[in-house]
Amino acid sequence: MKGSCERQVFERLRLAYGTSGWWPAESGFEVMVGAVLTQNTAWANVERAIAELRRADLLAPEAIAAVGLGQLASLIRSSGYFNVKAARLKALVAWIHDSGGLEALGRMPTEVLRARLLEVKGVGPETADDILLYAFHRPVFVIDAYTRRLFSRLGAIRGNEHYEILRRRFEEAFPDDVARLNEYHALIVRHAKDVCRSRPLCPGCALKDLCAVGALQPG
DNA sequence: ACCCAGGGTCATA
DNA sequence: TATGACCATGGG
Repeated sequence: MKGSCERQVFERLRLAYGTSGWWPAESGFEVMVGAVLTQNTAWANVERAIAELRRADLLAPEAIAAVGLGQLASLIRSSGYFNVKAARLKALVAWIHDSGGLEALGRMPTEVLRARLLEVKGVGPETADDILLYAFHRPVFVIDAYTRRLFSRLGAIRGNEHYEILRRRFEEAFPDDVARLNEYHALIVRHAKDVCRSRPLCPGCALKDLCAVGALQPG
């Protein structure tokens, strides 16, 4: 077996799908907004909400800070949990302001920035890592439900490991490699949407032979 | 009608 | 530490 399981799957997906060019956004702040809005929500619903925010010229921290909470909630209605998410966007832009702005945040070391992100109400581990990787271009990996499901099926993990345990595994497979960590998460999401949605061993799956072998060893 | 989607918080045992 | 309730829209 050549290389770690994490590296094998990456190589297989990359050959199958090529480059994805994530995250779909026109600015770092738009990445941050999308990361909050997509929490437990289909991306198509988030796209409409972001389009509404763009139409209202609200894709800037100061603009979100200035708009009314109810107004904000109604604009992001399509993304679901709109009352919760409106409050989370408010908390996010308040945090940006209190931190001295996006430029100041961009100068912080990754571990400091991560710890500060996790203090924001509504920003958990996955949202924080989305923001670190795709808005601030830091070498972290995003563990989502797709990643757990895929690697569980491959036999490489149990699936219920703690977030930080899994994150460390992927980051150690591609240390300080922002480009590959970026592409990897994008590929996993793309693959999940493409074929292996509800069952293993789907025909045409890029990982079919890995599934057929039965299991990949952890590590 | 039911299930799920690019989670997180809070209360409870 | 680890479940459970809650948040809510839209597509399959």
